[in-house]
Amino acid sequence: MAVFIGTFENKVDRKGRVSVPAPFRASLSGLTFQGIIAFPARNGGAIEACGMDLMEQMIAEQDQINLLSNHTGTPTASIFYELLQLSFDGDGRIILPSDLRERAAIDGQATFVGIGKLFQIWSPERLAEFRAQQAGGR
Amino acid sequence: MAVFIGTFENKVDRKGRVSVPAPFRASLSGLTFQGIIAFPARNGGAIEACGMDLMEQMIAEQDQINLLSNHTGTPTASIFYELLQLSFDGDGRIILPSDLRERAAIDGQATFVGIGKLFQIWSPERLAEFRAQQAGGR
DNA sequence: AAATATCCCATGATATCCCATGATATCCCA
DNA sequence: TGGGATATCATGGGATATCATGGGATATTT
Repeated sequence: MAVFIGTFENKVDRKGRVSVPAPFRASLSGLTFQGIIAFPARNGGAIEACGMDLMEQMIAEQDQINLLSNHTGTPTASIFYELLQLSFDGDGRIILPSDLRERAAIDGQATFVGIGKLFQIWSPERLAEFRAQQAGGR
Repeated sequence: MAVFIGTFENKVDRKGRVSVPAPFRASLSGLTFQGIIAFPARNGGAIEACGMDLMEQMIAEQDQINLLSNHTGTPTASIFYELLQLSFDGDGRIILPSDLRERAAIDGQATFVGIGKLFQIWSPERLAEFRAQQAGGR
């Protein structure tokens, strides 16, 4: 399982590209899909992301799909409606779609924070606010 | 197993053609049948679809006994009556039959949503309603 | 013959690929 | 341990390929 640790601030260029930090890419290097799965963070205005390995695990745990026996319930996880599959280019960059950037208020710079099985992508300002708030509430 | 992730909105032209998103086609590229199996979604007014690989798996897991015993109390395989095999044209498009389009209220635009082993095809408006309802009911 | 489906090609927008650059980190050897 | 050589990394930009889309021409069906 890919593990992400550390904080890195990278630039978002005018094509919307950002380099995924090399240590994160190294964690993902064994996977067949070279890229990340991104989605709006569950709390706070960041983007969260993981590798295909974690996603495949979630899909495997998805309710057994058997159309032939049961036609009623699909308690499909609502997270699926927000997922984005972002491939690395030859230089380890991804393109952050503009809507995701807007939601996360990312413009110019993006801060990657590893949080174990996932990592987050923040606007540096928002991350600072979030951290200040965290510290105050402690 | 083909996996579908991400949301894509494409246009339905006046011939009823829609491009299946390239990432979805890539997931299906290894299969002998180049196209999708579509059927009315089990919940809500969308279309659901998958690749032939999942369909074959579901058929393999079908309860043998049901086939051999009587036809009376088995609503199991009723989905078979609704399955549609839709081939890609040379440019990766499918034709959505008009009755399926009507049932899903798709007209002009179609939103593809990957939900792991399957994907859904929505009228953008209906999807928005569905999502709002999901969010509100939480 | 009419309606429909299939095939083929054109087009603009966008993403991808490829290469160049400078900065930093790492390595290697005296 | 110092300090130059080398590799890695983030970044920028131009060239190329891919994708979604439209429409005409041909085939198929009834």
